[in-house]
Amino acid sequence: MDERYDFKKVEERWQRAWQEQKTFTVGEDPSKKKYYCLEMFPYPSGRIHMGHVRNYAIGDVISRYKRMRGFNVLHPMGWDSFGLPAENAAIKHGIPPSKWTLENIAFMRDKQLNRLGLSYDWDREVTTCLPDYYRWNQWFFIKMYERGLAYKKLSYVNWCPSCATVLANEQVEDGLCWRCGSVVAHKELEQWFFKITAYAEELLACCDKLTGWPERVLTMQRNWIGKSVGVEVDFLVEGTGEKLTIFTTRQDTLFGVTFMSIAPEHPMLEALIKGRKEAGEVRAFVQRVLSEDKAVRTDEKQEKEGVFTGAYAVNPLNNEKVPVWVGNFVLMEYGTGAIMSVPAHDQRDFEFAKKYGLPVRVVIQNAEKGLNAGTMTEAYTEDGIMAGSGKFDELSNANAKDKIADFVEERKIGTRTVNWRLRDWGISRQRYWGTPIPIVYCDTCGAQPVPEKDLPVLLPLDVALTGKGRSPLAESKSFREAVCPKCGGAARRETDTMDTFVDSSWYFLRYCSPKEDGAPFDKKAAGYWMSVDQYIGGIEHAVLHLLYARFFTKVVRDLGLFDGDEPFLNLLTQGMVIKDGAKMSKSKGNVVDPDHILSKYGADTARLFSLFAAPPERDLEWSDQGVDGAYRFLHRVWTLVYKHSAALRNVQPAGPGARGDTLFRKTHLTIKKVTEDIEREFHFNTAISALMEMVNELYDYTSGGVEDRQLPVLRSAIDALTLLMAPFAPHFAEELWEVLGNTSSIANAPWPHHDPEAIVASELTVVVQVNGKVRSKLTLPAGAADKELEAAALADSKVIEFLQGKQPKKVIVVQGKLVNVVV
RNA sequence: GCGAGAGUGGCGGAACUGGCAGACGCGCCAGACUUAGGAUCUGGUGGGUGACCAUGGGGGUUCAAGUCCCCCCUCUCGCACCA
Repeated sequence: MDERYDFKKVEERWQRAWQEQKTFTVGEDPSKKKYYCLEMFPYPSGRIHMGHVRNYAIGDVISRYKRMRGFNVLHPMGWDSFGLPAENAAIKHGIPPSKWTLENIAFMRDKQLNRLGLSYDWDREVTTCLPDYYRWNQWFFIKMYERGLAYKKLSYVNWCPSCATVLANEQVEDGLCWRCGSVVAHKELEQWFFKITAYAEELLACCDKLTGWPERVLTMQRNWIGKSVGVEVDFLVEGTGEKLTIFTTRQDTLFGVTFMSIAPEHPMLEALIKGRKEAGEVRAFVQRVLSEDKAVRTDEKQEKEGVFTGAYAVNPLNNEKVPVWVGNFVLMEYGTGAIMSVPAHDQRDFEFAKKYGLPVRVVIQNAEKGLNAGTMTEAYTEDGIMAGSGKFDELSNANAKDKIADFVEERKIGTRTVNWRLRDWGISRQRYWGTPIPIVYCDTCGAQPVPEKDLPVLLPLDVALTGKGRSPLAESKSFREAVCPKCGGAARRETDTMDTFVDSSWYFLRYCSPKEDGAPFDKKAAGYWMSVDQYIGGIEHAVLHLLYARFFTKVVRDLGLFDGDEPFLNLLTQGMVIKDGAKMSKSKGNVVDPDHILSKYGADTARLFSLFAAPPERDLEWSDQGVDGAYRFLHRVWTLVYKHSAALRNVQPAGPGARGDTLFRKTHLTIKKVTEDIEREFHFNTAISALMEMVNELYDYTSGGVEDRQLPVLRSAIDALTLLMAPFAPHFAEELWEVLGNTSSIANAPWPHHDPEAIVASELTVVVQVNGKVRSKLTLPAGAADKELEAAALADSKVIEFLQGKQPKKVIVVQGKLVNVVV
């Protein structure tokens, strides 16, 4: 035993002990309630950063707390280990991606994460770049292919020139690549897609059931899915007789259509302008718009431009002829690529009409404003009464929406339709370090899925990476050449790999039975552990990973492998770790290295500080001095416990007989407070401050020396303190727990319960106010009645002074707390 | 523009259903022990050196407002030509 707090010795000792004794290894135990606590697994970049430390510290406190509360806790960790950085390292330094990745994993696990004292069941480690994992990506792909949920199509896709690969819509932020920030180009390619849109309705509807998710994440998901309900209406093109179909959510304004606009890519465009004098001008316009970058074109500040095609179409509601324009703001990928334009009731159409001198017609009136098309300065987009709309006049426009939709359907000029902003998930990547897509192409039989028995399609490890040319796999002859599973003839393999977000879309299921080799996971094990009770990670995945994982879970359910609908019941999005008010970054030079903190202060201090400085959902301002404070606190506790450990060793903790003792009361108040702070919103910062208060009180209590009769109360206080600290500073608590004479790990010790009767105060401190201002304080015996409070307050000398002989108008008594005398 | 969240000491942050604003920590000041301390312990610490003013600003409700209501300002994040 060492009386000096040597964190290095303590932490190494307990890390070894947990490992040797397999303290955190778990299995399915139907007799216990399970708790699945999961932190988003990291990409093995080579080093952890403070954001990881914070994320894992939060998850570890929750896991350790739940374990002490008697739950069977699944707390796994793994590696999201396919991805571009490994390939870039290979190109730059000539290290094979697999070597680079596996070495990083070993380093991060053994030298970094293990030093943090995290209570993971390492027997369940999942590494997505290994064949025993990614073969199941391929298996899911084939299952989805069989069900029409994986398909290939030619389309415009997002192309990052710097990463030399296609990106999913979710991976483009403000027109820039989410990973490297390059401007994303538009490219027409044949690509594999997962049909996430087949689940759009359910993904949206289930948002309402995710009550344990932050509202803003749900809002972001709802926005991303973007459901809009409206109608498609056919306008007949004059002359050709072809139908130009538009989508609108504002069918109540159909009578106000004064022109139409179609996307520059619209397939009907050529037919519209053929042989017209406008054709040349239109083609020039289209060419100019299409040559623009997608980011530029969809920028909000982009000037709305258009050109008249020379063609007219007929509004089927009023048989009016309206000109058809091409607009640079009309998107081919949304709706039908053609819109009706109602300048009076749509701001964008209004501005466009003003610019090109097109007419404005009011069809929704506001009684007070008295709208006049000639004098309007902006579109009227609010509700009102229908006007100029034939038999729909005088209806409220909300009402007319339904009526017009009915009318359109009856006349067979259109149908009710739902449009989604959500697009199918493009998963092809022209990169090497990912899961090969299990498809071969045969000249006779076409695209053929690789039979299940031939899985996995192994990623060859001897591919030269140059960073130039085509996808690296396309350069590998041995990989490329294959045999058609159907006819046995020569065929070539698909050389694209899957988006790495596929890997992270089901890893939480794999943790349930990571060694299962006949299926992606064991159904029974998943039935026991799933869903994840608490998921913790950064907000940056609010749409990406979290949406894909929800989609995959629903697919897995429909494959009959899992009985739930949603993967994550509760989601905690932790804030960033910042320094000097900014996110830590190399360029700003404000990065704090976890290794340095661990060497100087130890894991328990690092954990304690990061949990104490801010509540988990908020940003955490890193403070070196704050770390000192956490370190000091541990020293204070250590010194205190050691000072009394010999005297306390054979003392039994106090029981109900000690009710009334101030320290006993503080002990139980602290148990209550810490427990509630963890249970309610995981507010560890206030839980730790309660522990600090208790330690301060312990110092007071023991400052004059401790008599023998005080030992039981002191013992119960120190026992409780150690237990309450265990989730936050686990090594530290283990060591003190042993010093106090315990022989089994504190990790499995039961969490203390507070004694409700022990926290009842023997005296009340009553605040006395005169006219709402605090003027005095009274100490009265507990349980004093309202009448007694009032009498005592009125008899108080300060109150009498303030009353100056006047009679109180009213006296308000808040039971056991406060008296307010109103004059 | 729309949506969400937030504005409290020198700083990070407390204050659960309206009831002592500033818990706890950092920093700072003073003292003790010390040859010495950037170690440790003890005390103090919103402003103004009286009864007053203070939770972004302005109104309101109430005996009582950081907390509830109305108006406004600022910041952060997300979405944003979606028809």
